[in-house]
Amino acid sequence: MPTSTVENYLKQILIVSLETNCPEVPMGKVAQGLSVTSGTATTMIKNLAENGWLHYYPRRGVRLTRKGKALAMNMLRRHRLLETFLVETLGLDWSEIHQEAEELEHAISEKVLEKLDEFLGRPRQDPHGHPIPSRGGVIRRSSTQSLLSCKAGSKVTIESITDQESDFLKFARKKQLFPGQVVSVLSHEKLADAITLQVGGAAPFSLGSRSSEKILVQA
Amino acid sequence: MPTSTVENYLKQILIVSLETNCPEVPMGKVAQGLSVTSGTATTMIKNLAENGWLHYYPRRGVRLTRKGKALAMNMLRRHRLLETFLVETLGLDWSEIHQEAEELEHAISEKVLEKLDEFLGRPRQDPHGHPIPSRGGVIRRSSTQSLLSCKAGSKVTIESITDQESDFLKFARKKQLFPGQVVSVLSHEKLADAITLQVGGAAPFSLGSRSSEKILVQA
DNA sequence: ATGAGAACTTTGAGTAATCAAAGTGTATTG
DNA sequence: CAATACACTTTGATTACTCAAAGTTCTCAT
Repeated sequence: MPTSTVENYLKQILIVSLETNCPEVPMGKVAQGLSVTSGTATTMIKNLAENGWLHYYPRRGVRLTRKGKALAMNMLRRHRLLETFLVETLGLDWSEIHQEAEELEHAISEKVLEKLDEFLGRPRQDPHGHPIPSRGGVIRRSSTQSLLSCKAGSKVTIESITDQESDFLKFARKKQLFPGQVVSVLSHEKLADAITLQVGGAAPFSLGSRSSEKILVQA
Repeated sequence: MPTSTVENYLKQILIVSLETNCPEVPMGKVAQGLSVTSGTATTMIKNLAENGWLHYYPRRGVRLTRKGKALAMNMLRRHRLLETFLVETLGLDWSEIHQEAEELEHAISEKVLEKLDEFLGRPRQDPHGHPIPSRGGVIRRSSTQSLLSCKAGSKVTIESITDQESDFLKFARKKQLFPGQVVSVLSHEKLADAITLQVGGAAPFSLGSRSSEKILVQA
């Protein structure tokens, strides 16, 4: 049985490879994403490679094996189902659920997970709009378009918010930026690094590129 | 923050001290209850004592401090609320919930626990009939009378089943032995070490002392 | 009171994960 | 083609557990 550390490493690698759309993940991203030193990551990765979770290409990066990807997908499923439960059933705020799910995902058994999925009505996405992998490890492809890439005058629907930071999520909710919301892009000033939006009838406001990149949309 | 190992040691000590009605718990019970060697228990206990979780009286036993008891009570609360959730909400069988809760109790935060308690309607007891400690660490005193101590001809109500073994619980359910059930004691043969019962209109059957000791009752 | 046995403690060693700091390889840029 | 800077790896030490086996203390029956 993999330890929860193993589970975390594999999940982190999967998340980066989905984000970058590239199966090979550099060591730096691994270490950074898990908040460990690069030396720690190297040691751990060599160990994971020896146990068949991933392929390790020294000084180049890492790539999940089939077995590693299956476990990582399962972790993502656990995480996102738990987040959904925490918001839908227990009524926690979406800004505080990430860390909670981060702990619980290692403790919940396959059996309880299945019951939970059933109880929740087999949701397809979590409260942040991220797709929930199926039991078999299949995941819906996320949008590749973020608010940052939208032209002035366009009208788009928010698919997901790709940030787990409590403060950013609180801000987003206040501005009505959450999955399903329709957003009008009033202006997009490339040089000023800013995009001006309007959601519903609320007052328009601006986002920088850092923030607008975190919001994935569909036309 | 205490590790989950610390939490387990303290909870185990509390459980034994509640069971035996004595605050001082011998090392043997600690080691046995946690399935570790006695040497491991000694080392760990000395460490717990240094950190103020308990008093350690070498070659005599161990006694929780106020701080240690508070944490242990909280663990019992977590465990029992989770068991209730697993049965009431997710519909798992009571014979399989103990191990599940054993894992989850270390991962659930105080905030989620509160929401869960509220969601469940602040239950007073878990599916096995054990009292759930309050947030402040107060617990209802359990019955001290087991089926074993019942005279022939008496009629009693089951309060709780003090065994987490899956097989025993499955058997108990099949025989309709669960909290709230009314049981008639048809005979009690001290020498044969057997007690004969009837539950509802079902056929009478017998239990040995080992088993009947595990069933706490009220007159 | 003594010697056997049970209950407990000590010792030495191992595992999984971590860090800091020193070392190595690679890429780029003048 | 150096020189430098960055990314990565190696090394040595630490923490929190764990076990097996050897050593100690206590209790109780003879």
